[in-house]
Amino acid sequence: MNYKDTILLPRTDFPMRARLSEREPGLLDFWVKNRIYEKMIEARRKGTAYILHDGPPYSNGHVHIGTALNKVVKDFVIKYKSMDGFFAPYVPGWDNHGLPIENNVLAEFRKNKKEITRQAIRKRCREYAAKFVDIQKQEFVRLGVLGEWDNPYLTMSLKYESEILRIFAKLVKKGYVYRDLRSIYWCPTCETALADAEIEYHEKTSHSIWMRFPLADDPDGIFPRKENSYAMVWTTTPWTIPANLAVTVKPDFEYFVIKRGDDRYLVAKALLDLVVKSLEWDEKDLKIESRVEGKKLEGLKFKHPLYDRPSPVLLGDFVNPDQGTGIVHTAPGHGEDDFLIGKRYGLDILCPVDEKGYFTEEAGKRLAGMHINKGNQEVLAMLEEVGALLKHSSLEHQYPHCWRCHNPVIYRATPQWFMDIDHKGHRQKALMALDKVKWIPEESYERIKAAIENRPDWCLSRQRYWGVGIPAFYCDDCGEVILTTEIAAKTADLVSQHSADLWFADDILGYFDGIKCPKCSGVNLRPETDILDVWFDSSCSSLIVCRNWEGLRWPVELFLEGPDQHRGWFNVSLMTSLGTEETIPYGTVITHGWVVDQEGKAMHKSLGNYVTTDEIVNKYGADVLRLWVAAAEYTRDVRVSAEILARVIDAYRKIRNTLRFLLGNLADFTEDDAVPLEELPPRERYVLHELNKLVGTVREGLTDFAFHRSYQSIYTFCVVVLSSFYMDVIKDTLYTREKDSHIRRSVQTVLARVLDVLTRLLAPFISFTAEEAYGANPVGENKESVFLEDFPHVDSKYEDRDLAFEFSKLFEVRDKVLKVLEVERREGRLRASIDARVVLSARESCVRELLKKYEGNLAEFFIVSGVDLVDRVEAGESGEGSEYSIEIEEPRGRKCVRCWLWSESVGSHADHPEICDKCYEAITKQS
RNA sequence: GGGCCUAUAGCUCAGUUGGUUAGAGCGCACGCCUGAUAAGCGUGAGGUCGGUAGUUCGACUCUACCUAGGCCCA
Repeated sequence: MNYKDTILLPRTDFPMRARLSEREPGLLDFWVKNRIYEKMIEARRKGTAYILHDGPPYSNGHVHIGTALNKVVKDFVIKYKSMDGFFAPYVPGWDNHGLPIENNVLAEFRKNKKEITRQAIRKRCREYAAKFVDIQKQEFVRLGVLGEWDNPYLTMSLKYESEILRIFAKLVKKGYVYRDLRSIYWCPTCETALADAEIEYHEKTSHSIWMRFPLADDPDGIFPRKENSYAMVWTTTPWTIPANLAVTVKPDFEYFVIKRGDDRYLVAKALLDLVVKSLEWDEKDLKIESRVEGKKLEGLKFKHPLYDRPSPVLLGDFVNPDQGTGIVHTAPGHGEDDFLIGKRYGLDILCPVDEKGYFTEEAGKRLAGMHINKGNQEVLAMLEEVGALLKHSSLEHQYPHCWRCHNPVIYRATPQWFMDIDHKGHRQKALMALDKVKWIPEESYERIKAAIENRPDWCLSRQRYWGVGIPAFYCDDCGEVILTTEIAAKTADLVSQHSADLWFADDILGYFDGIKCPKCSGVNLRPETDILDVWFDSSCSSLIVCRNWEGLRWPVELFLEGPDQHRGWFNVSLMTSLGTEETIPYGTVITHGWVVDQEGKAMHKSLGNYVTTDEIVNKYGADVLRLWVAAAEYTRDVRVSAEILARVIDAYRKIRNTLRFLLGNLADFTEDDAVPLEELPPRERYVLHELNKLVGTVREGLTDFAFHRSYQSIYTFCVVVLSSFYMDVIKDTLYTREKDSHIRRSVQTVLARVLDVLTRLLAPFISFTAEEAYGANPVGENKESVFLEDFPHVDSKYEDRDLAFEFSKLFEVRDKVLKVLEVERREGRLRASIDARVVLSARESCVRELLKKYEGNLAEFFIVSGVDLVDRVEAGESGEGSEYSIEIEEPRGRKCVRCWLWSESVGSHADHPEICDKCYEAITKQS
């Protein structure tokens, strides 16, 4: 007889090899066709609401791995919360307006030599944004992220655009919005003002020039005489010299008048050494004639080196003690500090540079019409000609650049719209609000605090095409600027019908019937062409989306984004929400880290350390990417590399095979076969105890949003409790025992529960695989999807600490036995452990009693063919010897050809002389 | 340059209020099994806890500085 045919081997359609990239799309279809997201949410409609508001990614380009990480973590939250009974709808969104899209569209227009008009550009931007919304949507869906993909929010939708204006109107009404000349970052390439958030710092080589400003007026007689007396001034931006209106000294610095030949120079004491070194002067040629405190220099006047106008001395604390001369060239039109101090002293805000970076007539005939880059050289030549240039070299330093075109930016004074951050104590209110929010990780609090403490007034205007127009008018008759709540509200109404494009229509005034200038009653009004900063768009998202989408509400439970959002979305959302509603938009804010390479370095295309989402998903599958996210401590920077992914894939295979083993061994099991908990043997109850403990650990991790702790514990459970112990030890029972025997059904009862719980625990993480396993589960009645199941709960009925303690002791013995078996194997006396008999004794009496108690189960526990408990350790008791005596002997009886275990019963059955009692019973009952 | 943060075996992570020889799993090496088989099991080797100095009877844990990296700001 071929006994092999009577062995009950695992049977399942759940394949060992996942081929995820081929399998996952089928599961996606299943989720979409059967509206699993909707059903998942609907099933918990009566549950406590838990709203995660999605921060909108920018609708340009493909999904970056950092964005993938962001969406996957969000998906963990949504799925876990939903399965745990919360009403947690997820409405994804996109940020559509803004410079990157506009720049790409402009490039397209230029390439095709198409006429650039506001309306044409906007139309194309709209199409462009829509296209990438679709692309990214598919990419997000492909990751297994469930959400309202058919009903997302788009900042360019008519509804959204009009709501932006309503919120803006509210800020206007509350007095937050003002218009002022302001020295701000300006990108001459993109021809726009830039917000702080649009600046990035790179190394740049700049000029480093030392020059002298002649003395003009010296009321206090600081210099002994007027002739050949100068202020020593240093700068890195020669092109700003034409805009110079003053020099600034630090009031608490000490200044020297030094003499060199016939010339006298004013210079700060602290920087004298640097000056001497930089100018390669010989100290022997220098004489310090007098010293004076900085604050006494006020009233002193120098002369502009190029033009016939004064450059008075101002007092300012921003003077750098490490660089320059302690006397700072001050051009109010070209620097923030310069602008502020100029305002304080009532200076003009001179800005002789136009929006493209060319000098205007104000810079004088020689420079007018010249680009500032060329102007740098020209100014140097001019300084040289008048003998004002002392030294010219270059300097490597961090310099602000445009985040889009990556060119250096300049400071330029232009009229802009602002939100007054200190209006009615707004900043203080914001800082106080931070205490009411739960920040994860905690350091996040410090970051946002610093960001809000230091943020300047919010520059809301942009001189661009693609965005929501600022609903203001200018009176061409009297120059009045007209911005009212009524106009803004009326514009919002119009935009909700026609889109924000309407504002830029030629006949826009026609929509404002009979509008007149409130000051001069003139009717020659001109609409503002500036658009709102796109950060303003996204700052409104929680207000707009959560108050308008069915099922959502505002404020929300959770925001979850990358660390750059401390100065970005977390920040601006708070500004807008607090400004309009006096309410904090979020209850908890989670910040995840940046995705970096194996060395922890930022990924750059040029470094070749770039890993794309696409690559991971297509090569290994979305579940591998999800598992990578699950394994990471994502509040820190998250590393990704080929090796890291290889480890993740290993882990995935292990989990998958564990599921497969469980599924395969439940093929002949039904709920009716289940054995009640009280009847289960100790080993089975122990595994259920461990499983129950696992549920608790996983839940703890999820409660803290520490998904990696949840995942690591699930994985370790699969490896330690299941694969290397339980599943290994029960194989004989599963395969060779009589199908319906109590012990086999007991084991299957445990396997069924393990599979059920494991599948649900895994569902938020490896959703595809969990769903697949759930569908392949042969036991009981399945729901349509694992996401309609509850997340497992801890159940004290499974808890048995005494039993767990006993098993921890038994495992100690097991480890010792396995070591001895390994020695036998090394020595060549043994190959398979089932061909061994263990002769065992323990020194401690309590262990001896424990072994006695489990005597009948030990052979199976060690996977050997017999265990004899003996009293042999007395001899060792006196010495330092081990706690156990373990010897390996040949098993008694003969090897059963069916189960391969040795037994003295082999040969006792005449009709089946080669098999043991157990197998005899199995085949006679089974057939 | 400033703020906040990170640094534990090749990898991903644990290390409770400072307290004995720093843990887990994976990977790796070696071996076993061939009835989970492009699977499974076992044994073993891997760490000056980024570095230096200090506080302490005692430091992975506290302090300072340094190095590398990240985000932000100038």
